[in-house]
Amino acid sequence: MKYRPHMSQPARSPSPDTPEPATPGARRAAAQRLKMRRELSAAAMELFATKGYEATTVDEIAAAAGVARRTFFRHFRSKEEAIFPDHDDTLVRAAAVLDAAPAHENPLDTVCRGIKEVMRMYAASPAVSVARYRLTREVPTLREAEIASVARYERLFTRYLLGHFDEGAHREGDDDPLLAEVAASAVVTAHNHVLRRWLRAGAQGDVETQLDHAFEIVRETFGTGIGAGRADAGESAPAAVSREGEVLVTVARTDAPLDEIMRTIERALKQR
Amino acid sequence: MKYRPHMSQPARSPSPDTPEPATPGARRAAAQRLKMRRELSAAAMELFATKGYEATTVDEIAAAAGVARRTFFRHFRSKEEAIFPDHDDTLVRAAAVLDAAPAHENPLDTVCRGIKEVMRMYAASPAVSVARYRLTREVPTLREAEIASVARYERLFTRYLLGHFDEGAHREGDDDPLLAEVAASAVVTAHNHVLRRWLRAGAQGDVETQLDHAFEIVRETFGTGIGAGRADAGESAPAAVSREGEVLVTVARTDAPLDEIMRTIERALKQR
DNA sequence: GGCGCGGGTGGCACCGAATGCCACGGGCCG
DNA sequence: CGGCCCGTGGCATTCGGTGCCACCCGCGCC
Repeated sequence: MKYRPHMSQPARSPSPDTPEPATPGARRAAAQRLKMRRELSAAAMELFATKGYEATTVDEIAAAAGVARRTFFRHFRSKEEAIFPDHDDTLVRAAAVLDAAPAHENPLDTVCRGIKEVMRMYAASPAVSVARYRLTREVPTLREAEIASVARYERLFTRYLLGHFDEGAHREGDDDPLLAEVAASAVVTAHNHVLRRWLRAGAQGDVETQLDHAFEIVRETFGTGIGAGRADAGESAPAAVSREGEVLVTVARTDAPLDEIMRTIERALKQR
Repeated sequence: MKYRPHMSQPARSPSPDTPEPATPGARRAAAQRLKMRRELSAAAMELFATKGYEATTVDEIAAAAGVARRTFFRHFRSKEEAIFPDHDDTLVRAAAVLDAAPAHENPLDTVCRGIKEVMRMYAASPAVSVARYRLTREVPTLREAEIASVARYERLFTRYLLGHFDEGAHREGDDDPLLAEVAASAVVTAHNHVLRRWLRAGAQGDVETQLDHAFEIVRETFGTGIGAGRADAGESAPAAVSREGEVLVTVARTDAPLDEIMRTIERALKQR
């Protein structure tokens, strides 16, 4: 009855749909487009950092980049997106990582490698990431936008885990969907934790190593339906701690494949 | 330089700051306010369900509720908030649950009770929840808004867990912040999973029981003490194995010969 | 060369969400 | 009864976002 938005033109704001343009002349066009995105994003970050997010209008961003307001919205779906220009790209790259994963790999390891792709995107330009982090901490709108982005990764991983969980052995109670979701959220949460800590510290140090350590802890509490960890002898410790006179505690589902249980236990034991 | 939004009046759109108004005459005012919120929210839901979210203007919602457009924004910070009128309230109630938790209670159990408060809010009006669910599935804006709300609960729980994790025993490596975050996200994710499943099924059946079951699974993999007390690894035996329902619990001393531990476990597993 | 064609651009108009401001009106208290 | 508080209505304004049209530039084709 009213206007019925046609959503005609953009929706290609994200990464190029075809990873290989193949068209001879159209490649420069894509490069030009990317360059424009970078310039607009840089101008936006600059303005946001100096005079604040809300106080900065799209007009000013466009003017700073030397283009018209209308052009800005041809490259970004919204004002927020100028701060996260790479999330869409990274999402498809993460999906590609999952897609190209070797069949024998533990699905949990696969999604860990997937989110590491995200971490690499942040680590690729530490200065920008730190500035962006400062912004997202202050402006609620941006915080929610980032949360939404992270949720997209999480859903991707959840779907993947659900499709690669123990193809053969299905329980009747079937808590697999729950476990997939929880595992995906654990991996993503670990990533977020390490990332934020790294950003708060000014983006110094080796994030990837820290991330791997976090994954180690997550893996210790989750395995594919198996949780194995080291815990103190007498007391209730939140799984995965080591100390003298230590004891290995294993919690395993009896219906999980036997050899996988044994492998998990063996790995945990040999780790010291 | 521009307008510098004063953010003067609302920000009390959420629940009443004072749980006890105490003022004799001001109580009816709060009740009136609540009633208005309900009416506006109902009108909004009705319109959203019939003609869609984007196609519905705030003017129409206000008109349907018999008030002016300006009044709508006195009760809701935004158009989206009309769909989630109870989240702010529920957040403070969840915080109250954490606050009033007995000191001896397992923090993980406490946050489980906290999020159960959220579940109860959904369960209180199943029909509305289902309609809202349908909307959030379709409209990206609303989906992101809901994700943001959920993130607020998660942060609340993370902070709580961080403050109540094993006050005494702190490891030097100190992965507690990570574990707190992961645990909180696990609890919230479990809640989301059960909730969505329940809503997809048309809000039939006992959600709370399903939620408890999901908590059970989360507790099994997370622990805060993985049933280490039940089976003891004394000097005589290299490993003690006990099976509880679907789960195998093993406690083994790491200084015992590896193959002997493995043999003990294998024997116990095959004994099925 | 002229010509059409496709894609990026500028500019304009417009809708609608959101906020500030002021004036009205109805309860409540002194 | 006259003040006060507060919710409300209505108006004006800013600004994000979109549709539409005209323009221009590079390319291939007749």
